[in-house]
Amino acid sequence: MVKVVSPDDGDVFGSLVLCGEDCNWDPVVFDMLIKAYVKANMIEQGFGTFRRSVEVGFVPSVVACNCLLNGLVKLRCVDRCWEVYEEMGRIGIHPNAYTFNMLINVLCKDKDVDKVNEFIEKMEEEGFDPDVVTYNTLINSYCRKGRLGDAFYLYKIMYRRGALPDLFSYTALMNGLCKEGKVREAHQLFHRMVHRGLSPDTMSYNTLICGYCKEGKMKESRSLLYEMIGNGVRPDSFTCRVVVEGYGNESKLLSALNLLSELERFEIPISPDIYEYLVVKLCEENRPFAAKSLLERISHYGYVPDIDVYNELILSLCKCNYVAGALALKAEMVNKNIKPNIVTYRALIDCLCKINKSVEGEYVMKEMVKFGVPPDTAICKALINGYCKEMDINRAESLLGFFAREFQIFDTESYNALVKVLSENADVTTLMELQDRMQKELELQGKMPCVPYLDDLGFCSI
DNA sequence: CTAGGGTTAG
Repeated sequence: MVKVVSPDDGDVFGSLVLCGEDCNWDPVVFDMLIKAYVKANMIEQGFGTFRRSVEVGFVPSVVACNCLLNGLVKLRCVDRCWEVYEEMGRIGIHPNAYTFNMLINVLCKDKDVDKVNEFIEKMEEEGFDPDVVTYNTLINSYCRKGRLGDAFYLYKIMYRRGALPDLFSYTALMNGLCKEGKVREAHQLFHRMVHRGLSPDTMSYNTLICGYCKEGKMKESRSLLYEMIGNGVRPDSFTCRVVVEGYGNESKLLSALNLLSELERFEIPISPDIYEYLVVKLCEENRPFAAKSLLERISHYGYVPDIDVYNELILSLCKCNYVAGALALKAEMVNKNIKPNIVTYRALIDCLCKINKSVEGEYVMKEMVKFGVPPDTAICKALINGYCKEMDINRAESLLGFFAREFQIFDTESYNALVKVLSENADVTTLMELQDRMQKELELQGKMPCVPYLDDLGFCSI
């Protein structure tokens, strides 16, 4: 398509007016300009063109006004919609059914139902009957507000008014029913719709499938999905997501994976988001290896996990104490130029310390420092507790000093853990010497000395 | 002789 306008254009309107002095032109160009601006998402310029056309004395067509309205609605500029509508009245442009339907849609998004009905009365006075779009807009609005009774009332009078319900009408009503947990009734309505000769499309299938999924009725969802494929209606990304998440909520991840393989056999494209959802979900359900193999499978399609997905995997591997796999993934991240963050390192260090590999934990901590990610209190706790558990009191003490000096981390809990191990394995003198050394460390940092730690341990009676 | 175009959904 040829680009008619772009954001760095100058004064197109002005140029057109100047042009008009030299050659034969039709003011229809202003209509086209308005439409071009709306299409290019330059609504301000579209609005400006509308204004200036009116000033110059040219009356834009109703279709141009509708274009502008449509653009304004999409950007939720409600007030400006009414400005356009008033201006139309002032200069004698007659609104048509499109205009009214768009404005009714604007009113429906508000809470005030009376306003809508008033407006419709006015519209009828001007000689326009509500058409199928009008009814659908109203039905949809009632359904969204949970007013199913009103919605079905309109559905019934549509026949009498000669506006036959279409796919939009049925889909809106089914959606309303599903929201109230009445998915069986929605399905009956679906049957009635088919019986009346309408062919369900992706949207109507999706609505029903979504309703079943929300209620955890995955068998029904699945058979509808097959039904839709059988009828030549292609599932889209919404269908896939809704069904996979439906299985996910029921913790039936294997079923979800099987279904996706089936869909792939039908050459239905699966969005990476859906696979990513499953990878994360498998991690959450403590199945990091399944998650990892899924990740490898989709990597062949060019999917590249981001740091959050990597962290989920690493967290899950660590939670199951598969620290070697977690470290390997961290290395993979670094290779792919994805910088591990505090979450990554916290998980790894925590896990290493838990399985009595605190020396390795400290090594990882040094690496994060080298990469410019400062450790936090949780990492301090993990390492000190780890060393204490492994009875490596000297390393614990020197690390405590390191965290204080380099990162201003003064963690009472870690200190107490150290004191506790010492109290169980050394004499009071050694303990007092430790406290002296730590107090000096704190004074060096300009911190007040300090907290009767020994109290906590029942040594206080000294 | 005529030019181009607008509305509702999960």
